[in-house]
Amino acid sequence: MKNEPGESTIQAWTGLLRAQHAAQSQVEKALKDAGFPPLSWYDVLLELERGDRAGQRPFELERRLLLPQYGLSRLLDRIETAGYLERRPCVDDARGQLVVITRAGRQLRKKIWPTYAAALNAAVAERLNDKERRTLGALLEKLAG
Amino acid sequence: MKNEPGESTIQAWTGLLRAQHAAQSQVEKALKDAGFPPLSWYDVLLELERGDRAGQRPFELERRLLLPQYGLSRLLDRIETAGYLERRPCVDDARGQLVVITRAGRQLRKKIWPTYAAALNAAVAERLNDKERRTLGALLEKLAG
DNA sequence: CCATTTTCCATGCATTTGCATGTAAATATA
DNA sequence: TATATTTACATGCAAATGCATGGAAAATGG
Repeated sequence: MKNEPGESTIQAWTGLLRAQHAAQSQVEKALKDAGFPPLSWYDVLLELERGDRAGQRPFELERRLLLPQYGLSRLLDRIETAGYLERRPCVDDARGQLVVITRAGRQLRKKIWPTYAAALNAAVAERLNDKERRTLGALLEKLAG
Repeated sequence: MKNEPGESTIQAWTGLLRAQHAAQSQVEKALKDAGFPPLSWYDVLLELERGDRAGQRPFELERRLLLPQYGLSRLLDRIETAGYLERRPCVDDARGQLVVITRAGRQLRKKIWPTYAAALNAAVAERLNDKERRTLGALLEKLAG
């Protein structure tokens, strides 16, 4: 059971950490500089707009957004306090709740998007061509699997 | 200046976030389950072993490890308190200090490696073949650049 | 030299995260 | 149907992080 990781493994691993750090911090900085909340808020709001039905359950969001249960609970607290979502009692399941985006929430998400989009282009699209991006996306998806 | 990010950009971006999250949390979990400190401790210790015997300056570590200044300062506090490094006054520059790994620090790093290595293999090498890993590494490096 | 600016590192304070646990409702089991 | 288990979510408390600032030494430049 020795099996030292090879050079290519190390290279992929360090590249992953470095690239993620570079890209994410660029995007977060762009948002902050524009006076917007962190990316996680955007993710939540977008996800809430997607489900588009009566709202979504926290445990669903938890899985989609890859957040720990307590992390999501408090993230929702903050976004709710800021007025961008509402928590409503859940009819079918009295333990649970339905999280619904508010009008202000939709507006905020919409307002953030141009900044986010520009940052994404700067961080990704300007560094890799389309073919490279597709290759990268496919490989990363295998990793994330 | 519209320029919506294309599908491939989004794919690469979300893949990056998801893959990094998956890989890193696997590795961190492996370390924690084995009773070891977080990955950042390993990074610091390894970096300290790399440099010449005299030790390294915090501002150098800061750049290599991609940590904010205050983050590193406190990380060093914790590792020092645990006995794995020492901070010595710096002769050439009285503002600064030399961070030196201790004997216990070297031992710890060595002890961690097998766990880290195995986790790395599980997270990366078992999911991508060598060619894929190299391609991925190269693309990520362009992103991180 | 002296004054100003920059570099190096630490730290108080607020926010966020992690961990463990609590509560209540649903579900499974006997 | 009474009891045990699991699921959904919240929260107290400790640790880590982010932000702003502080102090002290070096570098800059009159």
